[in-house]
Amino acid sequence: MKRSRIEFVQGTLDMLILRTLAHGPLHGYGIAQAIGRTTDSAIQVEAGSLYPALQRLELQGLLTAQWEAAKSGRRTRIYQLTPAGEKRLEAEVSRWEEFVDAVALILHPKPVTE
Amino acid sequence: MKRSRIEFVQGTLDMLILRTLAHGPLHGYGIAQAIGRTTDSAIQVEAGSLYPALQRLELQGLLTAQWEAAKSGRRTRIYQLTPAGEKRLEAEVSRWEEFVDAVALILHPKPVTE
DNA sequence: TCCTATATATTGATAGGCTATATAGTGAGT
DNA sequence: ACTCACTATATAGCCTATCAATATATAGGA
Repeated sequence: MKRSRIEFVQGTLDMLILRTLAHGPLHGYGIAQAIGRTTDSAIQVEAGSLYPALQRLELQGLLTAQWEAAKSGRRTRIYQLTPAGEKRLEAEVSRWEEFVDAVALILHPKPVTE
Repeated sequence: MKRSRIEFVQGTLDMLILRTLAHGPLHGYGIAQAIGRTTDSAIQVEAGSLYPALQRLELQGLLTAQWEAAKSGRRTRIYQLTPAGEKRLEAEVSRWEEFVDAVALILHPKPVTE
């Protein structure tokens, strides 16, 4: 993920990948493209972040992977969300929303002393 | 910051500190307390994250610090936002809002295929 | 042929946050 | 007097995620 220094992203990548796979099985490169497309390039997943993340998630049993002998000889590794992955996604989204709300409380304080 | 594994927080801490100081000068411990109080403990800044962050920010000229001989002999280091700090805060908030919006696009896709 | 895009993967560097630890003063409770 | 909890600052060392750079390989267009 490029975009300015580094920052934010941290910790959200897994959630973004999981969420993207919730639409259906997809290969790594396609996931990165989907995220870029959906966010109008606001979030761009770098290969060096993507593949380690996919391995990480697979190791945790949150998604399964299998090589697909693509029509033209080009190999692709298709990832698919597992039930555990769906559950985790749900939990991550909850935590994310809570965090965003908490940050909003600091950025935009309620009336009173302001 | 505790809260589950590690995650989110990353990259937002500086912004949260800067924003908290926008209300007026404050000492480190007070900043952590303010963040905890404001977010109803959803975000808790750990000392091991706080002080390095303050040094980081001071080094970047985003805030100034000075020891205060507190009334009871207890020493406190009062931090104050610099103009550069205010400017940076503004920029960080913009980037944050953009990022949150981008994530929202992924989490809650527009009609069509969903 | 060269360039771009697709597609996967690893290495090594960087950085930020966490735990644990240390110090020290204060005030309340026992 | 002793302990505990809270205030207050600070550092060392660990962990881990992201990134840049690099490598490999195929396909299609100029």
